[in-house]
Amino acid sequence: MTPPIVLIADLRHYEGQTVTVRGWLYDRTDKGKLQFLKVRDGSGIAQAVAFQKELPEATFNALRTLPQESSLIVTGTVRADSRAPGFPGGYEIGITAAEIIQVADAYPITPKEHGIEFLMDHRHLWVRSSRQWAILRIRATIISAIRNWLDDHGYLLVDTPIITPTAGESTTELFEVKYFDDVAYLTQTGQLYNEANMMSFGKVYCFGPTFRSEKSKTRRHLTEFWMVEPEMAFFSLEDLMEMEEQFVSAIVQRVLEKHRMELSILGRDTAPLERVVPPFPRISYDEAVELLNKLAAEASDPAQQAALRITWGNDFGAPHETALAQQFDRPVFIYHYPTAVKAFYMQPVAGRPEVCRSVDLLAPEGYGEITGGSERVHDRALLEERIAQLGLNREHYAWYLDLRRFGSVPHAGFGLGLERTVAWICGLPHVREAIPYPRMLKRTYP
RNA sequence: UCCGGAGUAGCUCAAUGGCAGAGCGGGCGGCUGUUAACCGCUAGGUUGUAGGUUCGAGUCCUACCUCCGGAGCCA
Repeated sequence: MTPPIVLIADLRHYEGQTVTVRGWLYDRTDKGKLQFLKVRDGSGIAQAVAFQKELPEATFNALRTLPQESSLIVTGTVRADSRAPGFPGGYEIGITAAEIIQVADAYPITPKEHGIEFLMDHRHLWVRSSRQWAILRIRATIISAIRNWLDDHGYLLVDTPIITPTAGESTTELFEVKYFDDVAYLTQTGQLYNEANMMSFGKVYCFGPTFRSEKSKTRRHLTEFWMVEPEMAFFSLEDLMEMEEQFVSAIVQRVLEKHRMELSILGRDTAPLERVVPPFPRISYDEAVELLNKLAAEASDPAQQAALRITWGNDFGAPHETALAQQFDRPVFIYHYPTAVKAFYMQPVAGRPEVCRSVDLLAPEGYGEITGGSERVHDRALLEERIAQLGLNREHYAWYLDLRRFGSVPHAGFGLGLERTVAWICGLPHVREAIPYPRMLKRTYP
């Protein structure tokens, strides 16, 4: 009888049985007449043990010289052994037969340490490493948690275009593309289209790649990143914060349910993630400025004092966000930012137009802004005034202004940066590991 | 764009202005319970590029290139 082909993740269900596993050689320890092979198959990593006297000489010798990442099919008996390494581990395969598919060339990524440039140049191979494997599995779960939560709560996925005629927000950070005899731009947000779609479906979201040609070189920036943007009719800023905290908590809790193993591979302390449940603290921009200046006054280091001190009206920098987030044990909302530092479509606060109905959500542990959103201006005259004030080309926004002519309603929405969320939940030092093939200022390869 | 740092073997790094080295990886050999195994042998170099100083430069000087970290900007 042909043994069943099984996944390493399911090995524990086959104790005592003979099974076949198909995959790649992750690592090998040669002990002479005994060899330990770590085999990975996409679902996990398991140890397979080869004894010289239990195998044909040709098979044993072939395994003995097999390089890392060679592809192979092994058949053997599953046994429980607490010494067996791997993910999930605890079970190993006593090899009775093996077939080598391809003998790999010398594999560049060894079990020792490597520099980031080397790893990024070999990203197409690096994705096989257990740490990257864990991150990308969690990323996939975060994506499905985002979609499932929105789908289950009455939001309709409505795709927005990637090639756009004009800027969504600012003009400096657009990637220009040749569009026949004209120019067009890669999208930096689906929001304006979301506002049109929201008028048809009530609650909508778009979820796709966005592009920013910012010359940013920090651990929080990519030039191509994924963003989910919900937009809701008849939503106030308070409705928005309530929705966001439910949404973000659900994503984090879903990862905790499904990925204890991956989080442990990453060495992620899960205690801060366990605390991500509603309600999240809410502080106004005014309060945040006051808090930062108080922290600056209390700081002993002069450099720290300078980094934290802030004048009302300025936007927060990375050190400000980190310091603010450190004051709380879960994500914190900062609302009512100065109108001048935010986009033209954000609704001014009634009776206090110098601040607007905007809200950012700062992740804990120094991961910074993971969402940014607002109530939108729904009055046509005010929107026209804002467009004129900022010197934007009114013609480009004709269709957007139409939305204020035909049944305009108060509404709100936000964008959540996928890679920053993945980096935060996984505890990564840099967003470049949070996406399979990062696009950055200095990298488009591979 | 600005500030700082680094470019030496396939990788990670040493080397006082005086013979360019180690560990890992590769190759050969040994080892029946390894967890980044261990032991022996072995091959492997235009020291980022171009100039300069010097009897002599990986090391000092100038320019450039590349990457990394941070800032600004942002999700």
